[in-house]
Amino acid sequence: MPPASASGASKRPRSAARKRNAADTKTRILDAAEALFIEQGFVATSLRAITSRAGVNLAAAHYHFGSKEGLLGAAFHRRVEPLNATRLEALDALLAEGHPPDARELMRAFLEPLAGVDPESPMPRLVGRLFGEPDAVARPLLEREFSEVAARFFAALREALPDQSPEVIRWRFYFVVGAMIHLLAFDKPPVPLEPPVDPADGIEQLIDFAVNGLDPHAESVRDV
Amino acid sequence: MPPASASGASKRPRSAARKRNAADTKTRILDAAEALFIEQGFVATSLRAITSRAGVNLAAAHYHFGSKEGLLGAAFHRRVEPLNATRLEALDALLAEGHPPDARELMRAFLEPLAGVDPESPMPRLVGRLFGEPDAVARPLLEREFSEVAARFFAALREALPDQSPEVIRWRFYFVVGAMIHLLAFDKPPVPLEPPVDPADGIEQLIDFAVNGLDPHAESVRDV
DNA sequence: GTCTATATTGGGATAGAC
DNA sequence: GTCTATCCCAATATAGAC
Repeated sequence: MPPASASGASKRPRSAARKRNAADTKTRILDAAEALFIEQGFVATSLRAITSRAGVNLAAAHYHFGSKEGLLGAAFHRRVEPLNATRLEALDALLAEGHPPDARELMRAFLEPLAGVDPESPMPRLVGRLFGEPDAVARPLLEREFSEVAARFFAALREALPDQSPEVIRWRFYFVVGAMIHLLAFDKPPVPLEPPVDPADGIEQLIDFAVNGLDPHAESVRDV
Repeated sequence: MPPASASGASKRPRSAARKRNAADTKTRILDAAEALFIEQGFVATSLRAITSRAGVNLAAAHYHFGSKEGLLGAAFHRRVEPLNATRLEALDALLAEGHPPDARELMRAFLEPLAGVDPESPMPRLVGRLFGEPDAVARPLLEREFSEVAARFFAALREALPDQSPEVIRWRFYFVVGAMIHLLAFDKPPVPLEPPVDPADGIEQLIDFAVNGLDPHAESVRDV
């Protein structure tokens, strides 16, 4: 049984120029898997549906990723790594300014990377989706991909809000994450409200809400 | 094919005292389904696992509920109906006072019923779980069970917060729901934080957070 | 590295005896 | 209303030719 989990080391034979329309098989599988995971969730999506959508053979998925879970891990990591990098970059920039960070700036560093440049980017919804999966599937992945970033932002929030108890900050950061997931998980929110009109506006609205919730006495900047 | 969707009209033959240990078959199936849906989610749970846990025959599930989806609908409705009733009762009581409702009281009416009397109640987590299911499964159910209550609370919030635009209220109520779901969905939150210590405290914390987020200029009552 | 073919398991649903 | 037995299908995964 060949590679099955070599993520970075691409080994396609440049020599013979093994053609494939544009993307190679591995990428085509990742793209299809990502789209279907977003639409239907992980458990509800079959490998057959993925490979058929990718226009590749069923066995190719196993060859490249070893298992369905391996494929999920690879698809997820591909999107989350740049997200984490952007978040930490923004956080480090804030901390480098010397003075204690501002809660609004922290929330912006945490949430704004989700808006991204490309409104068509599937990354946010992929992230949101995973939180709904059965714990056995989601928990190890979420732990692996997010725990470090979460811990660093939590620590920075404690500096930014010295008058709040750590417990309260913990709860409220937790709620911010919940609101974020809810925003990301659905194209059209299922309930209990009709979709707020402009989805691109969601992140900005969430930043406001988060800051108000975390630090109720700060002056509101963007309130209408 | 017999009933399959008669929810209320119980038709067990009282005549011959058809014994079953304590609960009748239908209830046993509902209990088992509920527990497994909470633990694993809907798609990941098989009818066989449900009936085996309930100690009843596989065919009994089909006899009583018609299909796996029918069973989910019944299990969900059994818990949501009392929740909705409690919420609307509290809302009506507030509105009956004559003056415009207060945002904190509204959030309390909306969220406090989730705390319930019984800390072991599976209802909150069942509600939280359903939001993570594939849209095809969850959306019709959520729509059916929650749209009316959501609309009524949204209308009341508009009265309570006349200085906020309806769009902002819509977004923020949406975020409150997201934070609520996140709180309900997990026994132990998966990420990105360790579980805040006392889960019974979660609803109270969420009420504070919600009110601050919705109405940043109101005086904070319970802030530590 | 990609394919065909297949092994193997488990799913939802139903027929029909009791 | 409850059971046994079974149908039928789809799933993950693998073996082995090319």
